[in-house]
Amino acid sequence: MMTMKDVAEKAGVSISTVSLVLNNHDAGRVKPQIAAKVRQMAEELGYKPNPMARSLRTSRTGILGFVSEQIQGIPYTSKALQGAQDATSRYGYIILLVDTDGSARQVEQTSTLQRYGVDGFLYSKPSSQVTEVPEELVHSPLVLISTNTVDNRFPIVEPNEFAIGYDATKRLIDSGAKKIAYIGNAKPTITQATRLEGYRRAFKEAGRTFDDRLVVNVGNNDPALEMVSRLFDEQHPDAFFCYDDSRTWYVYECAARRGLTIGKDLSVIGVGNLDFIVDTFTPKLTTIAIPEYEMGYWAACKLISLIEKRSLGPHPFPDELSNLPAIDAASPAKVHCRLIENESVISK
Amino acid sequence: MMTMKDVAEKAGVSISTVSLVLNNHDAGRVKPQIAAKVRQMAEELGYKPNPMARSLRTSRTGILGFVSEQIQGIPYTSKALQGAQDATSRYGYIILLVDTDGSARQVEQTSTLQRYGVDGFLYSKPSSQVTEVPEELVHSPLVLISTNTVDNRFPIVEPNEFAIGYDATKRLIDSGAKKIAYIGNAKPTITQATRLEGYRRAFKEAGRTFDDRLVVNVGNNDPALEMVSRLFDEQHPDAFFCYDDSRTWYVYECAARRGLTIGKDLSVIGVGNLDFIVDTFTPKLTTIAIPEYEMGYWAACKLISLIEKRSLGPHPFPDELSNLPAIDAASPAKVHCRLIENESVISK
DNA sequence: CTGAAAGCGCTAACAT
DNA sequence: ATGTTAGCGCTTTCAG
Repeated sequence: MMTMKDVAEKAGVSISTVSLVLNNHDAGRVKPQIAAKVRQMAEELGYKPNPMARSLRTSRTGILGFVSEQIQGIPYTSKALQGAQDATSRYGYIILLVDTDGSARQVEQTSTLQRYGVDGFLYSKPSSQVTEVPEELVHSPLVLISTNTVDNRFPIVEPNEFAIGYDATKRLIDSGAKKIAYIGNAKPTITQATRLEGYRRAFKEAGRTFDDRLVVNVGNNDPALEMVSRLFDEQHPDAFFCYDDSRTWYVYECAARRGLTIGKDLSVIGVGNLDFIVDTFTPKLTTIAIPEYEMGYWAACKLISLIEKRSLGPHPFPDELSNLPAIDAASPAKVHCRLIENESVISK
Repeated sequence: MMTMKDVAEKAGVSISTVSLVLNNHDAGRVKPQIAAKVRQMAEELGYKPNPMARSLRTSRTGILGFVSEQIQGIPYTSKALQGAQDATSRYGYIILLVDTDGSARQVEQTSTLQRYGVDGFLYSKPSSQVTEVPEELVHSPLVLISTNTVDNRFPIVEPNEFAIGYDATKRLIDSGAKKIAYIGNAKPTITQATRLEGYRRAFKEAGRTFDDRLVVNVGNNDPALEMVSRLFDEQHPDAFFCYDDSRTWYVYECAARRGLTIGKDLSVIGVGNLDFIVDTFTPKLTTIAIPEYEMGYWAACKLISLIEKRSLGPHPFPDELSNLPAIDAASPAKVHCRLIENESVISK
């Protein structure tokens, strides 16, 4: 590994000059020719700064801590992590990972991150429950991913559940469906309530009346399949909006048993990834995936803008994400996630 | 953050003494009482070493680089990452993440990791293809996860596909199934071949003759559902072993259309996570998940043992994993992954 | 047995 | 405009 010393010797200047130049602090301080030479030498030698040494002086590391609390075994956060990773590497940061089970070890692990001098935290918890932000995190810049918190102290990137419900329903309406059922979650989560709101709004805007016989909320221990079966037989819906992969599955199963073909006899839009997991789906099912990747990406951008105390500009996203809003704007409905700014109050 | 200086002052000794003691180099060098006092003070002050500063001297960081190449959007590695993370934090290491698309940026990102002074790499690529190990990685301790490589220079932790095929088939045989079909992959991957071997071996050991009419290999673009349908109607199998979630789905669909109930009329064991995704499965489906978590955990243990040049002992696993083999032993069939030692040849 | 001192690679205030 | 210098927190050799 080349050091500044090597560059300095090769360029025939002192280490401090090199430092000045390579950190772009040379404006009006170092003679342009010298600066150019230094830069060239650095390039030639393939010099890369040693982040450890740098952080020892500056206490800025270019490291972001990604803390995720996983529900046992469910790799919920993985796509958000990937998004965060992409954004992060784009801006020259890197991610230190802590995956915790929320136990006492979390504190320990988080403080480990702190010792490594992370510049800020991303905190992700796959829960629709309202939770508290771990105390250890609130002393650094922090952006939450998809976590409902009791206080509104930190920016949050979260799914736009209303938009999901609205969008799915509207698409079914636009496709010509007459009787659109909603297979929801019996547990009264915020997600459930908000999606249903979106569903109702789409109905309302289309001039249709809401019919609660078309809404079946099933739990995880209910005889769910039977409940959906009954809906089929009593209401004969021609379209379904499903809360998640499980619910989509029930509809699928019921349809198959009745010789009905999805995409022909029935339209189904489910939240989840079932069509992805079962990648050669015949017939066609439409799913709306929670935009985890985008949330991770966005959250990381927000965190970096917080750390560097500057706006990242209107287009911090790679091409595929270009339909995402600018980092500081409200999210349009067509993207199913949004940023809640919450002024970040860092208690030191 | 407390520093050694603080501890030294508080204990009334010099910094070097503190260093000696806290690194356990005090045997016969520091008076036991003094050592005790130092330790106590460190404890009281909550002193934690600064890894950055330490690595500046020792060039050991306690950081492991996790490099994963993702197929676009498939968060395949996430569980392996979680396993690695668990093992890693157990031994006081921490994971720096690089998630790459295999492009030119990979080199850049990997060298970023190198600058952060990672002690070693975990490399994971979700592919049954034979690939080369990225050149940038071979200069550090390296353990591969689930990656078939052209050369055998590095230790690999990989799924034991034979055991999966054998185990699934044997379980179906033991459950009393008469006609066990295999829905495989038309693409002739190593995975496919090895699983089929396991299937055949189980047949052989049970004294049954292999009947290739019961094997249907479907591709991703085939009229897969039709092919499985035909198998149903021509052979009337009473059990299925399925290559992955897609194939399991086909069986499920065909069964539903015929009014057959899995778990009653049919036994199905599929490789994958379908029963997990559709978490309230009715009726019961059995899946064998690729032990990604375990592979990650194991690989990290192996890597650490490589870095520290010591055996981690026979029980490096948490309780839930205690049925996994010792880090240096061959894997028994009951765990569906194995370690291939491959002497690690680090070219400096 | 303990402390002083050098130095890892880098930054930045201070001299020149 | 450039160089000198003093550390950041830690390890380790070498004197005492």
